[in-house]
Amino acid sequence: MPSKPAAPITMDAVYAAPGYLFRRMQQIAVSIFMEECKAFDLTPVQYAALVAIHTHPGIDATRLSAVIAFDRSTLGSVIERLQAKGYIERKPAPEDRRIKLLHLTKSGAAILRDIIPAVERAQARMLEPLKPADRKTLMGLLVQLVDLNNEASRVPLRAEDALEHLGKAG
Amino acid sequence: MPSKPAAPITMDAVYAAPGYLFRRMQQIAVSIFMEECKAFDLTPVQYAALVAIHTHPGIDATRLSAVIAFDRSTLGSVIERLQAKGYIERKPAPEDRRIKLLHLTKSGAAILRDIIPAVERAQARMLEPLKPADRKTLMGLLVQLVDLNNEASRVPLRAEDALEHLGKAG
DNA sequence: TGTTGATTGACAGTATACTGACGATCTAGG
DNA sequence: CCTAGATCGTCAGTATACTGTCAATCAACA
Repeated sequence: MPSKPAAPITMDAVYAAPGYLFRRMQQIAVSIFMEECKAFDLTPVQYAALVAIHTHPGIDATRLSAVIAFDRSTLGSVIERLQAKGYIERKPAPEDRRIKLLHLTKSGAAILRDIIPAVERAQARMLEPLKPADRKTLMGLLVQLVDLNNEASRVPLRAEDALEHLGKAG
Repeated sequence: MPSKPAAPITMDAVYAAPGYLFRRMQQIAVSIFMEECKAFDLTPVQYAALVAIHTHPGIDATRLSAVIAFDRSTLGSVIERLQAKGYIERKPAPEDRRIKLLHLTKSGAAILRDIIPAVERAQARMLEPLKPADRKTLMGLLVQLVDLNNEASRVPLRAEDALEHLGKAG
């Protein structure tokens, strides 16, 4: 079979490209999140970090980055901002002077509890234009795709491994 | 009906949230794009801008931002970098001294032609883990969702309107 | 014609993201 | 004990993104 002839260069090809659609959908998702949560002054990234610290109290920054699949470099400034807002604390670990353990403050636990309804509204709004059955289909396929492509990103998600340092049954 | 009891705060709720999945998939998509295209030193955004300038020669920056749904502020630096690499030219418009018209250089047209196979490989790799039928389903739903949520982002896509200034039939 | 209002490109400020590197520190092996 | 390698937080550099603002310019209307 001869090689395919080169397709003409059109914007429609861009609009239909997976990469373009993922970028666009991410922009929209962030925009909706910020709108629903503007009373709390928390970004999606900061929210995810708070949830992870709540779920894994005493986690260190490197393991946190694995749990939420954020870059270690990026996470540094996210943690700084959360600390500046008084939502988390960093304490040096006595048994390893390299790491700092992360904990929610009372203020952090409170805002996390209070923001949840707004976050749920935001998540619902992102999918609202689709029929309920289509929402399930889309989410199912996305979960699959993200999982199967996990290793393709710089910081693959390591949800389970990250717990080992806490001495829980691994 | 009484209000639903508050769900426990878990990472699984984050992992299943649309916003989280869109962010994750975007990270993965950019990573795959950069890997396939690293010989060309072009980002996904820069690639989309080149395609749009190729498709709409003589477009100005504001209209370009509408055609690819990028923020006007962000686009300024993207254009600067493309110009610094010698891929585009900016010429002042004689009939409106506010705007600068964008054109591909020969070098820009050449790299656009050459990079396309790599871009297509990247787009294919993003969906590769899914079965062919599921790829179509996912893309179909995403196209719908992005279109129906178009107004939710700061810079809604205006593919058609943006052509009017060129004197083509609107 | 003269002023109001809109548009354009640009800028400052903030927040993700990634690459690559660094010193401090810990761990393992000899 | 002591060094080689790994890991931790951090930093510099680059690139998207968004908010808000500004001067220059244009368009439309009184």
